[in-house]
Order: sequence, then structure tokens, then C-alpha cells
Amino acid sequence: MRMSTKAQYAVRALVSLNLTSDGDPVSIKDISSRENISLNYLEQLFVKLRRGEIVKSVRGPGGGYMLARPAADIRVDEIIDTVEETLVPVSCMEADGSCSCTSECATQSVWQGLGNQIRTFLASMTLEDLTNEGRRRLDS
Amino acid sequence: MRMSTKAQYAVRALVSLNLTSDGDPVSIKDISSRENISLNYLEQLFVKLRRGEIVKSVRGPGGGYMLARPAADIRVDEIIDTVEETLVPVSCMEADGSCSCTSECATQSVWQGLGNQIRTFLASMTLEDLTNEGRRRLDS
DNA sequence: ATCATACCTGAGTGTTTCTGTCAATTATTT
DNA sequence: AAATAATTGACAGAAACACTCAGGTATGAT
Ligand code: FES
Ligand code: FES
Repeated sequence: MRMSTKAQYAVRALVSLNLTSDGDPVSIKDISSRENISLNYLEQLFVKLRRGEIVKSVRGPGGGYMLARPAADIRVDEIIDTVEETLVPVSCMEADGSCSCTSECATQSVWQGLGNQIRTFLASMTLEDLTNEGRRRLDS
Repeated sequence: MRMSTKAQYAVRALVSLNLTSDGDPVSIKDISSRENISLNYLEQLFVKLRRGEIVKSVRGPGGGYMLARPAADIRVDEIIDTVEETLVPVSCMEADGSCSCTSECATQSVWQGLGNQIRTFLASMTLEDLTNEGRRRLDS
């Protein structure tokens, strides 16, 4: 039951972006070196984040990425969805989910409930919350 | 963010065991055929469940497995721990967890909180709850 | 005793997913 | 034109996953 590094990196990178941004775009290279994440790997993530309209890109010198929306409007569960990490803990609950299990399966209620918990929790946090948390830590 | 089949199978198998048991041990073969789970794979899981004192074994003809404790005393999170599936969503929060991240990392609070949610939810359900749920489904 | 049953154990294996790397291209500003 | 930086797709090593196989051991019934 691990969150993939994709999800971890995406959240970290966006917090970092929002912390260091002063209105200008931030280059992916800066984020990469500050957060110690592979440059090329980060690029893959930002392509998805752009398609998911979490960030927008500015090309050319002085370019980079910036948030596509106010940080308060970006929920953590959205970020994770966007980099393609499922939050449903078992496959039989998904669209194509075929299960060897019979209809009287009692364990479904466990995973169903667990999935809801996870979703609800991550939807209750926004990028702004995390950025404030980061600022608070920097001060101390 | 997927629960491994180890965890899924373990929970299903234990519910099945408890549903069909009438005090006598239940053979792993029965569970295997009823739940469509590989026999040899199930054996591996039950070895761990026995070591974790979730079940006890009865050898020889007519033998099998039975619960080591009342179903009401067996929490779902215990079962998952026992088959060695971590419930901590990121590695940097574990004992040997080394992280490239700096000390002002704001995302820790996300994963910390998420881990607590998952743990709390799964600790709130017992094998008895699930067995009752299964019985209810069988009746309808 | 011996046979069938069923637990017990460890080694091995094919597949998939994860985590990145590399190379080449396109777009923009100076 | 030149430098910057995003964009894309192919590829690859490593690890985890989901089993399978080949035995061995303990017990009860005949
Ligand atoms: S329906 Fe998928 S485990 Fe029962
Ligand atoms: S401490 Fe591990 S991601 Fe920041």
C-alpha cells in the first residue's frame, strides 16, 4: 500500500513551485535541483499536470511553469489523479474490474470504505494549505 | 495506491473460513476452491497468519485451519500487517526511510495524516463485522 | 504398520510495474 | 541566429508481484 513516487514527487514539486514563485514562471530545472528529483522524470509529470490543467507552461528563455489556478483551488487528490495514480485500493471496484469473487463478497465493503476515506482525506487538503505549512516550517 | 492481492486474499480467505466453519477445522483446499485462489499461494499466506497467531492449524486427515482467537478480536489491520503489507503510504516515514527531502518538507503532513486515516479505518473493522456482512448477503 | 490427508517449507520463475534515462524536436525570447 | 526551455517518445535496469513446483512432515483412520 504505497503511494508511487509519481504522486509524491508531483505534490512536492507543486509545493516547491508555489513556494518559490513570485508571479514569474519557475523552470523545471530549478525545481529539479531544489527537490533532488530527476529532471527528465519531472518533465513527464509536468506534461500530465499541464494536460490536467493544474499548471500552465511558458516556453522560451525565462519560461517555465506556473499554476493554472489559484493554489486554494487545487486539491491534493486532483494532483494524484492527474499523474495517474489510482486511489481505489482494489481492481475489482474499477470500470474494467473483473473479480473471481462471488456476489456475496463481504470484503468489498472494506475496500469501498477505505477508498472513500482516502479520497475524502486527500480532497480536504489544498495546495495552499501545504504551501502555508511549508512557509511556516521555513520560518522556524 | 493498490492493496496487494496478499492482503485482499488474506481477508477474503479468513471471512470464508469463518463463514463456513462450524467448530471443525477448515482445509485450505476448500477455501482455495471456494474462493478461486491458488492453493499454493494461499498456503504461503496461512503460514504467515499462523505465525501471527491469527489462525491455528490442525494437521492430519480432517485437519485444516481455525481461528486462533474470537473473530471479534481480529481486526482487519492486523490481518494486513501479518501478511506483510505496509500501511504507511511513503517510505520516508519508516524506520530505514531515507529521503532526499529537506527538513522543511511540507508534504510529510499529508502522508502522515493519510497513513493515520488508513490505519484507523482498518482498525475499526473486525473479522466478525465482515462475517456478519457476508451472512447478510447470503440471506438476501 | 501403512496409507491418505493436509499442513509445511523454500526455491525458482515469468510478468508487470516502477523509476528513471536518453535522444531528438519544437517553440520562444533576446 | 543563438540560447533557452518546454515537449515527446522510445528504451532499460531493477524491483516487486503473483504465483508454481517439488518436495517434506505430522496426524488420524484402516
Ligand atoms: S468482489 Fe473483488 S474481492 Fe470480492
Ligand atoms: S521527507 Fe520524504 S518526501 Fe519530504
